[in-house]
Amino acid sequence: MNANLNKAHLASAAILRLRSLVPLNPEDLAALERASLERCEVSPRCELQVAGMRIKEPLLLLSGWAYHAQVLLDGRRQISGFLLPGDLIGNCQHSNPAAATSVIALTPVSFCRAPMPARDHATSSLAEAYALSAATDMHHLYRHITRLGRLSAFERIADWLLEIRQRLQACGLAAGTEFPLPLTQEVIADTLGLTNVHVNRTLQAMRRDGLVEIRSGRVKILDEHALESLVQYHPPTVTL
Amino acid sequence: MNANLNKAHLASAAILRLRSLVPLNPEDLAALERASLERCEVSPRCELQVAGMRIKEPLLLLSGWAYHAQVLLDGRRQISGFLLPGDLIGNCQHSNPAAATSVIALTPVSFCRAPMPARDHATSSLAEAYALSAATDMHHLYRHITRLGRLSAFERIADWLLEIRQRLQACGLAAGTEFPLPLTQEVIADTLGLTNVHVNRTLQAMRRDGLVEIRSGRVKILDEHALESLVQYHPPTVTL
DNA sequence: CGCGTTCTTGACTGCTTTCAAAGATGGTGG
DNA sequence: CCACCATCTTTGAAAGCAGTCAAGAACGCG
Repeated sequence: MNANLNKAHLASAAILRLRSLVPLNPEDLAALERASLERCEVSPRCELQVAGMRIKEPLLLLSGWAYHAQVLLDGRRQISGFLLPGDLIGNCQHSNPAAATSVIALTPVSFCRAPMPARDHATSSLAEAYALSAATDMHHLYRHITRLGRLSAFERIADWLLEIRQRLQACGLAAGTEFPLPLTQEVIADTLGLTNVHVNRTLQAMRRDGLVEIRSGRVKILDEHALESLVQYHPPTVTL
Repeated sequence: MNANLNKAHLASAAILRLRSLVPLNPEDLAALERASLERCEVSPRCELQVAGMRIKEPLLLLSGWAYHAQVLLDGRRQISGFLLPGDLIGNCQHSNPAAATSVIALTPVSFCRAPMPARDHATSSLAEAYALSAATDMHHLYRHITRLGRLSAFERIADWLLEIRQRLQACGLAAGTEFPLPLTQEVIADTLGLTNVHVNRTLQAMRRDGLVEIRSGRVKILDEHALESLVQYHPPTVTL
């Protein structure tokens, strides 16, 4: 009993994040709690999803960080996004296509099977949450493409830090302007299409400019406004 | 009647592409033919979807090229992908989230409403096709991220040309090694995170090397093998 | 305390951008 | 049919951002 309560507590970040997408009705909340009791715990470097393999069933990340990665023959690696508590792994509209990327645990990770929404989609808040999660994943992918294609190293890091912070806030893991960032500079480099050396130098520049504090896995945003002003998306212009 | 036959013919590329994803049963084929009769024709630069606006219903591209774009405040533009006949616009698992990108016609484009799959998803080949279309869209996005983050200009263009060619083949618009490419070098640049000047120089290098022929909107792949060998994704290594 | 990983620094190289201007191309109207 | 214009492509020279290579410092863990 005590163990179960503890486990439920560990799932709270994931549930918090899903609830930030859409209010969940009591049945769906209960289904989530139930599913989270049958969790898997894995260590860093464990491959939760293998690129090219068929996706069996969607998983729900309960705690820890993971990332999407593609690796080229010569060893170059691209990390295309991170998975945080409440994110879904292999959340495709059933069918079972081959996974485009590998999903790899970055920290100790716990996950469970994502509970299936009720047959009647209309009344399932869970189906809605999954759909919205997929939609926000798409937003992040598009934003990442713009980041890689059109932003300077400085801008990339700034924009990316803000995205990570916003996502951590959604699952209650960011306290104000401060949040954990359990990544090496090499991982950041492989995410942002840079080298670890250049990430290091750019981070130093950001520190010098008084924009952020970064040390040993923690980040503190000092000048939020300056960071945001570095990258702003154009308000859509109706042309039709 | 003749007009309808002609219209049906124009939809063939889109239908061909959808059938390449999954065999379509007769009812779904009929639904597609029917939907394609009520088409819209728009000119280049027309905005089919506006970033930030809510998506109403999915559309099906019947003919022409369009692209996903994000524009920054200072005018920098990132094209995150192209839409070809048979591609869906706003193909999210219902709900109506805000569009992450604008979708803009590049050539004269015709599209129609994407017919809704039958309620009973299990027997609907259309639902399967849409799901697979969404999955391949995801693949393309991930591949594009890797392209932008980790490939050189030369490799980016090579890899991207091969992707475009493969997609055009799926809708019957590529004849062997040759296919249309109705894009300016500036559009290619905004797609691949380069400048138009550098795209121009890199294309010249590819011509010099005897890899491709590119002129006035047409491409001919001369040395397919060499292009493919430039970029190869790592076969997944099972680590679990 | 020792070792491996990660971070930091320096010097040098080079891919890509920038800026500018000269050709080529294609469509339009006279 | 050709002149004209806008758009697109091509070219050159110079500057800069980011990469590469290498080595030393700091950190964290057992």
